[in-house]
Amino acid sequence: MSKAPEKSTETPAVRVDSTLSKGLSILETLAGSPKGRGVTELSQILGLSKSNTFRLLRSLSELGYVRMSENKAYSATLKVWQVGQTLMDNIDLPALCAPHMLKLSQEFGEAIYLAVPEGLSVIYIDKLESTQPIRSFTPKGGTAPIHCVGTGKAILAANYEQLRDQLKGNLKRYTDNTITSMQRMDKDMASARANGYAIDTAEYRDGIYSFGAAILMPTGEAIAAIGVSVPEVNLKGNRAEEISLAVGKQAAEASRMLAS
Amino acid sequence: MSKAPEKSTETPAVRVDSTLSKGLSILETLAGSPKGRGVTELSQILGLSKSNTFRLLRSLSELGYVRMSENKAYSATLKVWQVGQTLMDNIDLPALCAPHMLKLSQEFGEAIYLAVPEGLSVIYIDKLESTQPIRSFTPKGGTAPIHCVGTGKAILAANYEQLRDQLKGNLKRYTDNTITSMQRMDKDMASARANGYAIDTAEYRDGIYSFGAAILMPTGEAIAAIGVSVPEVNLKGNRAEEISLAVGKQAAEASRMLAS
DNA sequence: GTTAATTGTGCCAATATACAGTACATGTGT
DNA sequence: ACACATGTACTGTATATTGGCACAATTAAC
Repeated sequence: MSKAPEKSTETPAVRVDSTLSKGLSILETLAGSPKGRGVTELSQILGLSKSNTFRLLRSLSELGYVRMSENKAYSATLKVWQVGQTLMDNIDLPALCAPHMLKLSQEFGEAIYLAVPEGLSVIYIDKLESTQPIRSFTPKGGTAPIHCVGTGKAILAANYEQLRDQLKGNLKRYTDNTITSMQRMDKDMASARANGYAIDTAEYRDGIYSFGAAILMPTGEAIAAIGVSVPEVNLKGNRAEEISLAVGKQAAEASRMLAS
Repeated sequence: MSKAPEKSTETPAVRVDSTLSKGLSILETLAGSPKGRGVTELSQILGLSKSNTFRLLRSLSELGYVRMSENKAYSATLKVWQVGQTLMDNIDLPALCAPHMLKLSQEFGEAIYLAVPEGLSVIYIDKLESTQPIRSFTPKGGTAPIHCVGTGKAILAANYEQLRDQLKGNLKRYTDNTITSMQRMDKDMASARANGYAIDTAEYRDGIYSFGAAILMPTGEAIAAIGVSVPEVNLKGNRAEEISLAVGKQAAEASRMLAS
């Protein structure tokens, strides 16, 4: 029983440093164990020898990833979380989305935005100018209310559970089309979620439509949105639908990039 | 300053599995590198041989922690983040805080609460009953507005930047003492932050004072708060101050436990 | 356009490293 | 009091990891 009973049938099986692999497994397991786990317990779960497990745990402790509580139970420290956090903080959203935004820009020639949520607003962190003579003018760094622009609504739809409560009573009207009732908003968000994109029918600025789709974490949480802003006069035929679908597709691809 | 090239003179130096250590270093470095890094670059940064670095990167890729972009640059995937996230989700706050809550309970005999933020409210996820004949009655699972109870105010103070905007116009009055102006709230929060605890002077329920202090992540963000709820009649002499300091101390200790 | 310098990647032999097994000490439950 | 299970320490051996070198493919220099 020196080797695995069933030898893997096909894979040329890239050699994976076993210590690293085992150590990470331990970390993963521990991350999912609120009460911590003992050496023996862990060794059984992972199918490792007790001494091996112990050694790995000691190394991880030394490196600060694992701690031993009074009760001799090992549990993961917040260091993994911190690393994950700096990873999140260092995600270069503009770089990640640039190719997808560019594609949209080339396809439609309209202004393309990249927005992140901030409370009940969105902040535009990147923008490609419209090539059309008629321009909309929200500058990079500008903000907009989350409930009435394409990017905002896309984010709102994805994180609706979390945001709905705060939204109540804050549906400020900007144009005749602004959605100001929670009932209508609920329906709008439901369809946005179903479609994978959100539409602002001149709900923020008169005559300006916008289409947005969210960049989603693996958990489903939206961390940003891509949007296309279009003067109403430029929307002939089924242009609106074309743009909506294209935005949805590009955002989905960007999300896939994120998750890898 | 990671490890001295010359053999370390004093430390008995617990043997640390080097592969694991190196692999985690790579992960940490990559997490802080938005654009990704090349093999050679990484090997220089970490002082490893190129082949070693390459092998580790390949292993990490195989394990799903690292990806190689088209441009031959390796970057970390969101897997670390996911692990960190499940870690966060699995933190057993009641267990973590139990000893500290118990200490407070024994010391003062009043009702002790453990609360987590939820939008502009707090939810009480754990509670130790008062031993006094006079009881306050918020049950476990109950909620309270964040701006007028001890636990809530403690959390609010810590996360003020993030929450202040949403708070505007939502400072609902519950008692004569409820703080309803943002100016007063700003000052109150500033002093709460300075003190390390927050005081509710019967701002939610008439005759009920409460004292709260936040459980903080290493980043300074509050994820919960411990609180003591006390009928005004039980506050003689400098009892209020005693309780405040004790709550602050216990919460700080719980935060230290969190961070390890 | 040719050279020169870097890059990522594959290979291999040497040895340092991580491994299993065993032993012991402490603690837990019966 | 016992037996049992747990965390920890030790040690010799074999295996897995390592550094050095070589190669291919880009990229930079000229």
